[in-house]
Amino acid sequence: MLTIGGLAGAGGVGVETIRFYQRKGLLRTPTRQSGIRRYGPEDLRRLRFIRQAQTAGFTLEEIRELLALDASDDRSRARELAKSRIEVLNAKIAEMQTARNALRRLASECAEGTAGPCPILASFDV
Amino acid sequence: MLTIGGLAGAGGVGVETIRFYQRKGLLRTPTRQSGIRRYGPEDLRRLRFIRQAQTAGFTLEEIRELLALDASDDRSRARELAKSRIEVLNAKIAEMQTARNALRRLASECAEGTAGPCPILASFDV
DNA sequence: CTAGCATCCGTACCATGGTACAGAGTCAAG
DNA sequence: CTTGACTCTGTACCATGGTACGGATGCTAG
Repeated sequence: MLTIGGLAGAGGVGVETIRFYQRKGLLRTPTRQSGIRRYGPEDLRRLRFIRQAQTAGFTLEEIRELLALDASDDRSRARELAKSRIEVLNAKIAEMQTARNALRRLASECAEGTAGPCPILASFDV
Repeated sequence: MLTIGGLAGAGGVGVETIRFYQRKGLLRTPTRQSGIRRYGPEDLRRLRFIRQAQTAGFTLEEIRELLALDASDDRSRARELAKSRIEVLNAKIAEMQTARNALRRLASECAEGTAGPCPILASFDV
């Protein structure tokens, strides 16, 4: 049985992060044994689940639902969540690629010509 | 000469956004003519500059520097800023592509097999 | 000249994902 | 049995990019 500090250490997060996840309903808040709360392997599993899902780009709100699905094993809903997340990621990737390509073009134009105003700055001058 | 409401309307933002940009030092706060501040074409040009630069993914902090460069026409610094922004965008794009590809694989695995736990959820179960 | 907007100014609030801290209680080692 | 580290609780604060609101003042049309 772990204390909150042990759980945080095992999960690679800070103590305050555990408390934050508890406030958000992502982790349970165990009842106290004489003043100090104790955490078990299931809590650590959930904590690691959260960190893994975060690296896949899920928000904490989505992760909260994923954790519920994990308990109910609702595969079709899990696929739905994954698909909508993929759509969001696709849109963001496309947006960032557009911005990057525009900047690349402007940077090379700026490097080439020396006459007139800087094209990077000029491009913002509507 | 525009009032703050006119400037906001011409720039396609809310009045509060103008005041926010003033607080951040992105727009000047003109002196008052008898109680009410008046804005000219240069203010509108700066406001539009900000909105354009935002669509290229610059933060307001970076835009503040870009506006200063715009005044001094420092091309090499502008190129530097553009390059560092491109690097950041590249890193974020790569990260999101990794997340998306992992999710895609998991979603298709989940759709195929019906036995055992959902691979999407299982993937988070370290 | 007065009603009814707009503006001014300071401040508080929103989401997101945490981080920090004060003051009190608890626990284990020396 | 005291010291020091850790925990508990509530609340405030951080960045980012705004949004909202209250009370005072200004401006303009009827």
